[in-house]
Amino acid sequence: MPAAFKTLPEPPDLPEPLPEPSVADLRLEEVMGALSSSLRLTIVRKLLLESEEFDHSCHWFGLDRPKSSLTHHFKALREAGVTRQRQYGLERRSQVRVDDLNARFPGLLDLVAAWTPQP
Amino acid sequence: MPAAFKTLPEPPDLPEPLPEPSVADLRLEEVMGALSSSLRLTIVRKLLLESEEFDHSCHWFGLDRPKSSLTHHFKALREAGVTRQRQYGLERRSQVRVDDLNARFPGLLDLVAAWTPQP
DNA sequence: CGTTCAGTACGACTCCAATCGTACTGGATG
DNA sequence: CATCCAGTACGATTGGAGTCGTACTGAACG
Repeated sequence: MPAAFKTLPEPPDLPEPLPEPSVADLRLEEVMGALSSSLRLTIVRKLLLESEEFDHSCHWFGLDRPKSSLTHHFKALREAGVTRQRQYGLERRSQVRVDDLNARFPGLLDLVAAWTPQP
Repeated sequence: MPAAFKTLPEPPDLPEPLPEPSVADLRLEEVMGALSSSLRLTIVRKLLLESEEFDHSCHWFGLDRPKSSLTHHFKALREAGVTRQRQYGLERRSQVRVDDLNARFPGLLDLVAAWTPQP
């Protein structure tokens, strides 16, 4: 049974999510591909383990990369169905699609949470 | 708890495995990357579910690709640590490193076994 | 309404993976 | 030893992903 990662309460009046694959369209190849980089594993793991808000703008992650690179990776995660993104004014915030991923790929997120980056 | 995939009895006098990463060196990024293609998911899934021998030469899989392409993919799986390969005379046979993967990434192989290719 | 700022769009560049044809290797077999 | 055959090695090609600079957009805010 996959661990139930803490999902913080949804604020009301959420902006609509950006385009994303439906649960039925999630494909293991795509998800695996999105998680085959240490940068993206870092992003997803941090969301799983350190979220103190419902969702997080990419600034929160403290990643030392140019903005255009971050756009690229957050988009890759969303298009694979790993994360959901919502636009709040200027900010675009991400959360992990915990329920959807646990439903389709039980145990996958546990692997990400247990992952540790290479020193 | 990961499912215990049936591991057939090891014949005696096995040829030495080809070079492969040790259990401690298995990296989730690499394994995910190796499993981010439907062809390679097909290979690993078939080994998990349909093995009627200890290990299998690439001919057994019935993949309709040129030989040099198959070499490429079997090597990718071995170098990521997903499979182990042994040379039997002319044949090079593959098996999934079930125990190693279950130890380091419990549940991962269940995802592969549950995967079904896109029609 | 002008400024600020998060993030995008676009494009250039680089690099690697995938694909596959052809030639080769080296055990197996007679 | 000659042949056969599984699979490799090598190299060419292609496409896609990663990286990032620069210009742009559009909401927020005074």
